[in-house]
Amino acid sequence: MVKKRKVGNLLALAVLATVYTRPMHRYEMASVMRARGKDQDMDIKWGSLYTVVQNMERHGLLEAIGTNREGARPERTIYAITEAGKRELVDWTRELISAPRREHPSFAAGLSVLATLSPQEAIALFQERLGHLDESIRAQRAALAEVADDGVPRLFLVENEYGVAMLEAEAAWVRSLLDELTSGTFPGLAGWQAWHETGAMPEEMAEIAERGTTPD
Amino acid sequence: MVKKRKVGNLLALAVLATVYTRPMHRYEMASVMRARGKDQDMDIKWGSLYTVVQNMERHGLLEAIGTNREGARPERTIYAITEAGKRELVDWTRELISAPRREHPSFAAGLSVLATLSPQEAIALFQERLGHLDESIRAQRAALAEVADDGVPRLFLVENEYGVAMLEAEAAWVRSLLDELTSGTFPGLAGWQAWHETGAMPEEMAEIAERGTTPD
DNA sequence: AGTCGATTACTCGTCTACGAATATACGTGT
DNA sequence: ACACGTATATTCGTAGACGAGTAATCGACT
Repeated sequence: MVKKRKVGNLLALAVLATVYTRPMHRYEMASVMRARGKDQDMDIKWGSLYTVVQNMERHGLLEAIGTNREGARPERTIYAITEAGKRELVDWTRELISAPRREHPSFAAGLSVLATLSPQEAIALFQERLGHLDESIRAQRAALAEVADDGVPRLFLVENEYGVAMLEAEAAWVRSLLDELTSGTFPGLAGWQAWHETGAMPEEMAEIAERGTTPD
Repeated sequence: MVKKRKVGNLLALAVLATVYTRPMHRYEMASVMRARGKDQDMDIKWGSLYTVVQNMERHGLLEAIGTNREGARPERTIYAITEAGKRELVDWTRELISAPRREHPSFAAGLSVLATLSPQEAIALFQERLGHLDESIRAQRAALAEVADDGVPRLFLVENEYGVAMLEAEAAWVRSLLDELTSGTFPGLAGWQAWHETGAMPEEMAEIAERGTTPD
């Protein structure tokens, strides 16, 4: 299904895109990515960059086109993208855009064990999350507006727009769940509550807990 | 900031939640998780489960409370959750719910190199994605309705509801981007187009490409 | 002219995740 | 009673991710 990439780390994708414009050495790649705010989109792991570039060379996506020694600095290998590398970049992009991958955000993992907490505590924590989300949205919107003002075309900002849209959607979802919890309209709330007060799981749940929750 | 967990793999969280109800051996944990559809939420990596449980024992979150030999089967170690394990479960859940973690979905990575493709191709691929998304939404909604019918309380389904909500939000976002692209109202579309036909990057972009796109 | 801290640039070793292989038992049709 | 597929249960090797460490240069201030 999902063709296995020779180099699977998404950092490699960023490298391909970066080296596409002109050959450069490894540290420069990192600098350029950082300058572009790529480090925000995907935080660059230093250790990984060097391993990844090495693997990319091994698989023929990059080639060393010589070294550049400057002053007494250690010599730096300059890498260029190969034809295979260009093909990989395009092909990989196609795959990422066309096929949604089942990813597992940590929030979902947290929700799946929500019953661990009391309803009161859950409410408080959701409120806290909402605060963080709103702040993030504000900050990212502002940053987006600023660079757009600087004349950066939308084409290079779609991923940020996507990020904001997802944050907004999450905030909206949390808000609506909170409404149900605080107004008491969330079904089974009383049972959940009682369970945490008395330690007795309501029988409608006990039975469920023993079999499985989501079949299929 | 984000306290480093002794065992960071989210699979460990699922294990804690599973062993919480009663002690069991490793293969059983996997079976129970699978029965609960946890394998959908977070696909279980066989190799990981054994390493993770071992690490959890090493860090005192689980303890071996004996072995159970049945027939000629290899002997199986039974693990129980410890007090520290219970504390970890609650504390970890708190963290996951209260603090949004910057995660980096692969779609965002794809979007960040969208310019690699021609606008026509991008449109086609977005349409393909939309098809997959709509199908996923349909399927998950159906599965959700079915288990809800079976009497599984909402409390145990919030993470699925969240998943559907996020899929819907993504679909909506893609749809609106597609509208702009197909109707031609997406700013800079002509330049993007020309660039891919002639190979000449419009100067408003060339300059940008050399500096960085997203400062902040 | 010496020191301090920041930046540049890279290496190394550890730890983890996970695929794939393995091996035995069980059930079921012939 | 045996052959074969499926479920049970686990081990192991390896590739990859990443933190932390190293070392040189540069600029600024003293």
